[in-house]
Order: sequence, then structure tokens, then C-alpha cells
Amino acid sequence: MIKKTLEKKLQKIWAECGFPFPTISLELPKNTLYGDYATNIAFSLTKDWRMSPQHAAEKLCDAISTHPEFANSVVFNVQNGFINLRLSDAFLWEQKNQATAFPETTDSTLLEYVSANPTGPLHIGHGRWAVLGSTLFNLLSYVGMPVKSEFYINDAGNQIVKFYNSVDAARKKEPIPEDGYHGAYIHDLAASAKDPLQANLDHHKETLFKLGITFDIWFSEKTLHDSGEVVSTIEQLKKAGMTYEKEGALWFSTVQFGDDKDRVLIKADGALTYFAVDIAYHQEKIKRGFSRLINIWGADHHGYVNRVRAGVAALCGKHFLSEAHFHFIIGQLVSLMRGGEPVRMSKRTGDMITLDEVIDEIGSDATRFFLVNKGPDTHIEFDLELAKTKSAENPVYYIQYAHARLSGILKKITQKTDAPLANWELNPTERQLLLHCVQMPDVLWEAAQHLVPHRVAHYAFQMARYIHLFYETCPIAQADPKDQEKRLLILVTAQKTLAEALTILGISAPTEM
RNA sequence: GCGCUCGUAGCUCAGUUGGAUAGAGCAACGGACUUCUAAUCCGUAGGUCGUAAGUUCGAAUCUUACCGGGCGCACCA
Repeated sequence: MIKKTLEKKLQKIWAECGFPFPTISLELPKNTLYGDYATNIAFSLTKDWRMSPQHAAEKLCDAISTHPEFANSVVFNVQNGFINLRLSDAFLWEQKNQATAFPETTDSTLLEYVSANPTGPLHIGHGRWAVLGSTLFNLLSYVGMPVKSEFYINDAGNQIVKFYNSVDAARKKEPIPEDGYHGAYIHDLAASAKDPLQANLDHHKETLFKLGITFDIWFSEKTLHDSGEVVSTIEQLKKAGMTYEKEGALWFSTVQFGDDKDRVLIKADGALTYFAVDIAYHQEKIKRGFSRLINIWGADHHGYVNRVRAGVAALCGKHFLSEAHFHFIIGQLVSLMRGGEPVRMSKRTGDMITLDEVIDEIGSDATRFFLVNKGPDTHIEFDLELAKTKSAENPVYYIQYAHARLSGILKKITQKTDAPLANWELNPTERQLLLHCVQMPDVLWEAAQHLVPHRVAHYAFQMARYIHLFYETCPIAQADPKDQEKRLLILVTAQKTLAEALTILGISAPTEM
């Protein structure tokens, strides 16, 4: 990781020179003319040092610019108070061959996502959480964080009863209860002898598999009831004095843990609330040894975040109030349009487009890219007609084409590897591409730290841009042997790097298109 | 009404702990295929970063108020 390494080096050397800074953080200048990295440290010194940022930066730069540690690797210059760093070509070549060692993480993470009710088919919103979750999972795994993925199956409770009643009614050719499920799929389920819940679940698995998604753990809610976990969780809360009775119900005072009001655990009719089950579930996760929980939820459940967090904090320790140990990613909903008209997505109407249909229409790669390319906080408006007619212009093809083009060259030209590189000087296009390649570990590490999978998509797109430019302006077949050798090495690196990014995104890297 | 969230180019969206002249794609316009794949590249045009204050060397980013969209506010799941 270049950036981290440079930050540490700078900090160390400045400390030796008598400038102890707690941390140095490098940023990527917007304008690449300034350099590859920059630091604004001088701006924070103006008061103490009683000098202008420019002056302070020059002083700091003097201390390091001739340091042997940076000889042949970094060129410094000061502009507008910023200290700019430019990496040498030799350094870039060296980095290309360096294996990345990501810092070790002690936390063991459980990533729960999708967790759709098995009472109906998955819709595009589920697709979004699914793609976000699986990309995040790939990302965390890639940077060496221990992580397991889990799908929580809501196979108990009221909705399940209503669901079974609906299918039963359909089987008996009776009208479906008012408060039941009225989708057309209910009749399909009724026509089959299979258990309808299991049938839905199998269908979920198939749909997710089409997107290349599998889960480490499928966790059944029913097992929490059967094992007595829910009851014992409530007992535990009672003993801790965190519950009280009011109007015939048992309440949990979650307010003291940041919730805006207290919540019912056992209703006046003696039934458990979903909340009671859910905190038992989350406690169970921690009992299984996970020290960090990440949940991806739809925005329609965001009002639920605080009470679950409060519950977990009460049972398992206040550190779960912190995002570092219990993180929620709230995915905004996806509005599905067809020809400018909104498509309703309710499971109860029957008038819905399923995730399955979307994947069949535009393909897994495009579906994944479209859903992961945007931050989870944005509201996506997705027009199916538009997606179909413009599928050839989808950025995912731009990226895949970049990979295919490189493959095309490799098919025609075989690479000679062993000879030492005769010409390692980089022209701007070559340099841009190689630099971007060796920066991947930094990008992935930071994306993993901030839990922002969409940054991987942007990285891949940027990579494709540089590859196309390289392809257009740096011929290989007709280049002289020195350039050819050098460019082939860059090409192989770029192709491998892009393929890795695509793997994390769960998108195929075709060798021809 | 309260809470969460979003508002950046005509459209869809990036913009990293606050940094240098605000960034892409699509759409529009003009160029580049006798070449390793033109699903590409180059160029032009496009902006009161919702509005108004505040914080400071410096704000799209932080604070407050308002405007507008989405979603939540159950002894449903």
C-alpha cells in the first residue's frame, strides 16, 4: 500500500528532524499536474510557527527532499502551501512487483444482508442489498478481514401464518383472506405440492445464485424459538432489571440506550414481538463469536435501527452502540419504472417486477454494476425500458471491453519475461495506467474501512478509461522491441488488476466481446 | 407534527479526515477506423453544488434555519 507506506515514512522522518506530527495523511490532488499525492500539513502549522503555509511547507520539504529514504523514489515540490509528491518511474515498477500486506484485523465480522421474508419473490430493492452485501463481502475478504455472510430467514410469526393461510385458501379454491398475500405467485405455489415456504426460499437461492451470490449461513428464525433462545433473552433482560410491565405487556426500557421510546417485548395477548425475537437473534450472533456486526437494511426499516442497537448494547455491552462494532448500511429504495410509469413492487398486489425478471432482461453483470455503482444513500430510479434499450451503453460493457481488448493483444503476441527491462521510462499514458494499478490496494483498503463498495466500481471504471487510452495511443504489435516489452508488462499488470477488481464486483471479465 | 435520508451539468451519478481551477457517463455538436476489437479515442458546449446565514486561512463537504423529494414513526413482520 503505497499511500500508507509514504504516510508512515514521512511521519517518521519528520519526527527525526524535530517535527513530530501525530499523523500525516496524504490526499490525491484533483489536478494531477500537482503530483501523485499531496499533504496539507503546512496549513495547520501557520499559527504555531507564525509563518505562511507556503513558508512552512518549504521548511518541511527541505527536511525531507534530500533524505536518502526517498532518493530515486519520490520528488517533492511545494505549491500554494501544499507539499506535493511525485513518484518516480523506477518506484512504480518496483511497486508493481510488491505483494500487498494488508494490516491484520482482529475483529471477526458477521455481515447480514438481504434477509427477505420467504413469503414472496425478491424485488429490485432486495437486489440492491444483495449486490451491495456481496460486493462488500468480497471486499472485506480481499483485504483479509475475517467475515461470514448470513441470510436471516423469517420463517416464524404472524406473516408466515398468513402466508400459509393464503396458499391453503388458493389450494381449496377459496378466496384469499383480506389480510393475506394476493400475488399471482400464490396460485403458482398452490399448484405445487411443495411446501410453499421452502419453495420461495429455494427460489430466492436460485435468483441470488444468478447474481453469483451465495451465503455462508442461512439462519432460521424458527430455531431461535425452538431452542428457547428468545425466552432466555427475555429472562436475562428481566434479571438485569431492564424490563417493566405496563397495560398487560412486558416492556424493555431501550430509551436508556439511545432509543426514542421504550419497546414491547411480550404483547398483552402473550405473543412475542418481532423485536423480542430480533434482539435474541443479534445476541445469538455475538454468542457465536462475532465481535463486529454489519447489517444491510432497506430504508423502509431504518426506524428500527436504534431499538435493535439499544437492545444489543443492553445485552452485550455498550461498545455495540458504536458504529465500529455494529454498523448499519441503510440502502435507499429503488423505484422501478417502465417507460416512465412507476411499477409497484408490493408483494400483495401481484403487480410487480421481480428481481428474477430484471436479471433475465438485462443480465447479471449489468444488474450488479448498476446496483453497486451508486452509493447506498442515493435513491435510484431505474427504468427497465431504458435499461434494455441502452444496455449496450451501460458502463459495465465499457469496463469489460477494456479487459477483452487487452486479452486480444495477448492472444497475438507472446510475452517475453525473463530479460531485464531495457527501457522502463514511462510516457504519461503508460504511467497513468501503471500508477492506477499499483494504487489498487490503497483503494480497496479504504473502501473496506469505510464500508463503501461502490468505490470499487468507480475504481474499475477509471481503470477501464486508462486502459482504453493506453490501447489507443500505445501500440504494442508494431512498437520497437524495447517499448513492446515494457508495454506488455504494463498490459499484463493492468489486465490482472482489472480482473481482480471485477472479481470483487462479481462481474465477469470476458476475454473477447 | 417528529425522526432518518437525499438535493451537484438537460438526464443518471462521483466527489475520500474540510483543501489548489467542481468531475465522469449518457444525451448534443465537431473530428479519428487500410492499424493489437471503433462496445473505443480526441475536441466543443453545458454549474447561483436546493435557499439563506454561521464556523475559518479555506465549505459541495461541518453547524443552524428554511424549501423540495423519498422512507419511517405499531402491543405488524
